[in-house]
Amino acid sequence: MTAVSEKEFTTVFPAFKKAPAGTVQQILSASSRSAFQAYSRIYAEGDACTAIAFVLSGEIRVFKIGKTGREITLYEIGPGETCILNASCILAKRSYPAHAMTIAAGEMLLVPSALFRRLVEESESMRDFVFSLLSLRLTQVMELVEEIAFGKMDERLMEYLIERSEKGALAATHQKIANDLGTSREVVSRLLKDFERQGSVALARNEITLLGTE
Amino acid sequence: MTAVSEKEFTTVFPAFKKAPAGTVQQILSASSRSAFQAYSRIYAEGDACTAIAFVLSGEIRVFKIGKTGREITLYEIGPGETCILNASCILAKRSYPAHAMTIAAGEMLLVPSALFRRLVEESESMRDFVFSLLSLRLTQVMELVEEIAFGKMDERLMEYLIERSEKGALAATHQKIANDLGTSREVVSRLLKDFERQGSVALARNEITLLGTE
DNA sequence: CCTTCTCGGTGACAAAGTCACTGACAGGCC
DNA sequence: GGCCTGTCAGTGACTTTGTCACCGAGAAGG
Repeated sequence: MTAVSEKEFTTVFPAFKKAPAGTVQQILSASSRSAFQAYSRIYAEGDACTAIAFVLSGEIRVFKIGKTGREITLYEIGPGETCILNASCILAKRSYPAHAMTIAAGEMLLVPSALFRRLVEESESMRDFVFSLLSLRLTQVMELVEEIAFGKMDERLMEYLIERSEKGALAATHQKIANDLGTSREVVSRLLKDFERQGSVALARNEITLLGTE
Repeated sequence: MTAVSEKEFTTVFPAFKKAPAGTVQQILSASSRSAFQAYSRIYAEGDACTAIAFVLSGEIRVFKIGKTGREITLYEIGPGETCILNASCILAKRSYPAHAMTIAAGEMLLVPSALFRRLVEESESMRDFVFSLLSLRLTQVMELVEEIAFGKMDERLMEYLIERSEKGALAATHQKIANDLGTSREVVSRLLKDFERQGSVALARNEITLLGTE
């Protein structure tokens, strides 16, 4: 496992390009690079936070689980972002208020809490970075509230399909889609079947194809 | 309109008790005290932010409105808190992502954006205050997502009644309750009527009385 | 006493979530 | 090949929640 170079770091986290050289060096020398597989658990609700993760590659999904076992995705963390909830619970001394799992393999840089706290105090780049990400998440989660509270499931599903599809196709089980949208598999299956009957999608096991609106 | 004294400020915002004297003085001398009535509009979705409000007394409700006119309360801001979304849009240069209105008359201290930005850089007290509030809101809104996505309306309503009631009674129209919970008046009316039939509440115009579970 | 407005109640229907069960199919194994 | 097993998807029946349309009770003001 090679160390992370300054160049690599600032490429993924451009907010630190303008930071004094010492700042990035401090981060890199005190932190460890860590690889993760897809579909592994990162945090469960209530966990304490001892380090903060800066994602270099891969993807992490932050979600809630209800008593009935249903899930809903709050947001996803990609390269160039941190698990800001980590930051939040480090700085405000709370425990982790959700679950997090990886959905695509990758690597992250684990920055110890103590160093992170100090950098937020000393480095303007770090402060700006953390504030704007925290603020982005708050806005995103507020928009999610709006969608769940007022949106209709068929519209939310269609938007989801369009966003997630590549070249008009999407490989996913109905259960995974339901977990992202916060509904049940049956509802997703029924709505997709309706879409199919209307001729807007084609369905196969583990695969949904969008048929441009004709 | 008298100026806000240092003592008054640190009583309402204890986080600044440990701050160097200059910090609080800077805030007070550059800011203006402003009174507000109950039920007046503060921000609409998309507004730009030019100052940040530190609430001295009264209460502000932050909410979203759906296309159908339904509303849902995201959280409420009381004395000793700021409209952190202000902070968020000042620091991250976004526009305001929700609506805000007052629900109880009171006063606030309007701190100009430029000063606020500078204080976040220079003052540890201010930074801690803002971080912990931002983090609190994110956690609250995430819990709201969980409730809406997985909770049942009757349970949410009963919790709401218990939380908001004073001495077992609550003065509110069904419409207001619906606006807080993100549902429609009819649903609230129906569920309250069910509660009444079960003997757990008594209903009158503009008044709901809880009848301890006997 | 009458008008007007707000508040709440209700029935009928639509949308979404739950439960229980079925069938279809892929992959491994004999 | 045929068989077994586990995952995935489809469906009917029912409950809960949201929507629409409409009514009636009661407060407030002339």
